[in-house]
Amino acid sequence: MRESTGGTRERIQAVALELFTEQGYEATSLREIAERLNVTKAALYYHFKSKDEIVTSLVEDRLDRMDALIAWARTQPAGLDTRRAVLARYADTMFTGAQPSVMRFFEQNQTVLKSLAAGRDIRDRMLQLAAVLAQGDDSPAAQLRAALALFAVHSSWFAVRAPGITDAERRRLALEVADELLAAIGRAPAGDATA
Amino acid sequence: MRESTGGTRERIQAVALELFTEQGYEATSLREIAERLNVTKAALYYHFKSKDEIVTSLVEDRLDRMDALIAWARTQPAGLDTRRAVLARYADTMFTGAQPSVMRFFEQNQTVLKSLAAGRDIRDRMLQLAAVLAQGDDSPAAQLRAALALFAVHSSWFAVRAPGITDAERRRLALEVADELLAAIGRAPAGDATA
DNA sequence: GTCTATAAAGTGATAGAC
DNA sequence: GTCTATCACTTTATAGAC
Repeated sequence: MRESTGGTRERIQAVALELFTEQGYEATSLREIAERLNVTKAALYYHFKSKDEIVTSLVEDRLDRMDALIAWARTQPAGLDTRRAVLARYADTMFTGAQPSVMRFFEQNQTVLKSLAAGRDIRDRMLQLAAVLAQGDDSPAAQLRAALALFAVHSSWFAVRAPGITDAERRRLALEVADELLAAIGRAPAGDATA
Repeated sequence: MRESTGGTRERIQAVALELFTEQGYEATSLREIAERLNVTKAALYYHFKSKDEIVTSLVEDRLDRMDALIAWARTQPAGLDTRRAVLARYADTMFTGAQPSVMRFFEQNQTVLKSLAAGRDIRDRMLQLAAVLAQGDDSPAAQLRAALALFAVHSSWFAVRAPGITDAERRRLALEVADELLAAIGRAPAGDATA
């Protein structure tokens, strides 16, 4: 169902994703996307009925994967083993196909998370994931550690500068560092708890 | 030198910072800023010669503080105590006056870090700070931990949802969680190192 | 499925009056 | 120090030919 026209729709998605990430969603015009593809703006409107529908189309896959992961996580018992498994699976989806590009787009366009429905959907799933990771410990420290663990997976893409490092090594590195954070969830904090 | 006109310049800065953070830099027009202040666009151009000069003016203070911190850090011996002290001082500047608002603006407008000179300056200082935090350990894991420690300070502003939590408590929480990351820098990683 | 042409509105920025 | 008026340009989006 996706190859009927020679893949023009997919080429639009690829170019849009790249430009949105590099320059920002608002700063990228449809004219610019069309020029890169050597088509006119009107051709874009045949494939997508608006600019933000391009984003919506980009997000569908990712949303399904996150929903599946959240649903699975909720069937598991709360505990360190589950937290580890959830984050490992999250890292798997983040290092698969076009997924990392889509998430990098959102990292670079945080305001889109508020202004577009597709952005709000992704934001909602990230919050649910963080909540599931902190399951059984509702302290502020646990919330922070859960958020940082997720961020470890994301930031391994850009925070680590090592020549010739592979995706698999980035993934393992992120999980290794995140593991210390996950292990600390559920333990009593050193000082007096805030909540 | 900043109060000659009744503070119109400062009011512009405050409104611009708020709108840029909420909606994004590109998505916020000068008309919108002017309307909120009940002045015309032309009045804005009396105080700032362009849109991005508003951002530049916002950033000056922050840049000075970061430069001072980086310079100080470089006079200190590499080690855990220094890492702790650097991050604690960083947190101090982040919880002072308008600083957190300025950094929230950049978090929400990552693409500005690439497109505007002021953004590139801030980005550069963040990278220098991360490097200084990882001093003495150039492993990929150390880079990731240093980045996460800085992010812990930033994210304590939005990742932690606790009713009535104070700034001082957020600061302490961030440093507590970050401390585990800083302590792990300089230690040999569990698996084989990538670099 | 892609084109030309254009509408309708908004944008950053400037000139010059007061 | 703020105004009115305007310039030159870009934007998203649509109508209709091919």
